[in-house]
Amino acid sequence: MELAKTPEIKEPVYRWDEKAIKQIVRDMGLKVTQQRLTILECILRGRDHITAQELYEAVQAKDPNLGFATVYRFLKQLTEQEYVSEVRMGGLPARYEWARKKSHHDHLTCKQCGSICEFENQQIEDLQEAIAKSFGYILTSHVLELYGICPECQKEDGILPGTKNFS
Amino acid sequence: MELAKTPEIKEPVYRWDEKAIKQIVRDMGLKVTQQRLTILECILRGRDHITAQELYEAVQAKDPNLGFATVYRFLKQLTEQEYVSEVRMGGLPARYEWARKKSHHDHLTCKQCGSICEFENQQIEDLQEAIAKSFGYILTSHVLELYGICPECQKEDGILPGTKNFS
DNA sequence: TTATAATTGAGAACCATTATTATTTAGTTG
DNA sequence: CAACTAAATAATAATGGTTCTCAATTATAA
Repeated sequence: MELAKTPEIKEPVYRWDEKAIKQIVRDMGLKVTQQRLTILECILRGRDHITAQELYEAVQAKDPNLGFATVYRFLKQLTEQEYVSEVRMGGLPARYEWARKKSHHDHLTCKQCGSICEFENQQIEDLQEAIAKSFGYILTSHVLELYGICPECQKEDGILPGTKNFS
Repeated sequence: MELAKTPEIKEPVYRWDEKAIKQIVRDMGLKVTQQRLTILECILRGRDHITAQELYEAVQAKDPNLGFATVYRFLKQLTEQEYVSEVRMGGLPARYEWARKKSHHDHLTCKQCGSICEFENQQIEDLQEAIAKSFGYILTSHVLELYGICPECQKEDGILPGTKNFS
C-alpha cells in the first residue's frame, strides 16, 4: 500500500514569554495565578507526552508549595478547552501534550521501550470522518494508537540481526 | 470520501458447549477449574463490551463464592493470550469482548450515552500497516476509537430537530 | 493415592485521579 | 487605593478500578 505524501510540517517558532502565557489563561476565562503560569511554563517548555506526575515534579522544582491537585485541576481545564490533548495508553497514567503548536497527529508506540513516534495521515482522518458519518454520528474526537516493536528493539530481540542483546 | 464496501461478515455459529470451553482453558496452558468455566461461559454467552464488574456480577449469579480477584485474574490472562480484547475509553473502566468469534473491528462510541457501534475498514488497517512499516516498526496491535455524538443524542441536544428533550 | 504446583477467596494495597474544605488571593468596584 | 467577592489554592481524604498477598484449597502428574 502506498502512503500519500504528507507535506513537511513547518514548525512555527513560538515565543512563550510571560505575556503570551498569561494571555492563554485569560483566554480560558480563568484567573491568572502564579501557579497556573508555572504549570503552563512547564508544559510549554518541557518535553511532550508528559504525565501528570512528571509535570507535578517539574512544577515542584519551581514552586515547592504548588499542590498536585492544582496540577490535575488545571490540566483537566486545559484538556477540556483543548489546549492540551490527553493520550491514554492501556491502563497507564494519561500523558499530555500541548495541542496547539502542531497539527493533529497520532502515535506509534513501541511496546517494549515505550518510545513514541508521531505521524499524521490525512487519508485515515478522512476515512474516520466518513465512517462516523455513515453511522449518523458527529465525530468529535478519536484515538489512534499503533503499537509495535521499534527497529532498535527488534535488534535486541534477535528478530533482526543485531549487536546488542539483553543478558 | 467514498467508503470501500466491506463484504458482509458471515457469523459462524459457535457451540460453546462444556467441552469446547474446557478446551479453551487447556489451550491456554491453565488448569481447568469450575471458576474458569463459569467465567468463560458468562463471557461467551453474555453480551459484548462488558466491564469486569459486570462480568463479576454475572458470574456471581452462578456462583456466589467466586471472588472478583479471580475474575480480574482470568480476564487478564485471557487478554494476554488474546482470547478477549480489552477496550479502554478515557478513564472509564475497561470493557472486554470475546476476540475470536468475529473479524477485527474498531469502535465508534457516543460520548454522551456511551452506545457503541462496531465497524471495520480494511483501508484504515492497511494504512496503519504502511505507517508502521515506514517507521521500521513491526505492528503488533492498535487502538482506534472514534468518539462522537450519536443520532439519538444529537436530537436530545437540539442539534437536530427532534422530539425528546431533557428537562 | 500422593505429591506439588497452581489456583482460589478475602481483603488489603495500590495508584491515578477527584472531591472536600478551610484559607488565601485575583480582579473588580467604589 | 481599600474593600469586597467569587475563584483558586493546599492539604488531605476519598474514590474506584485494578492488582497483590497469603493462607487454604484443588487439579493434575506421577
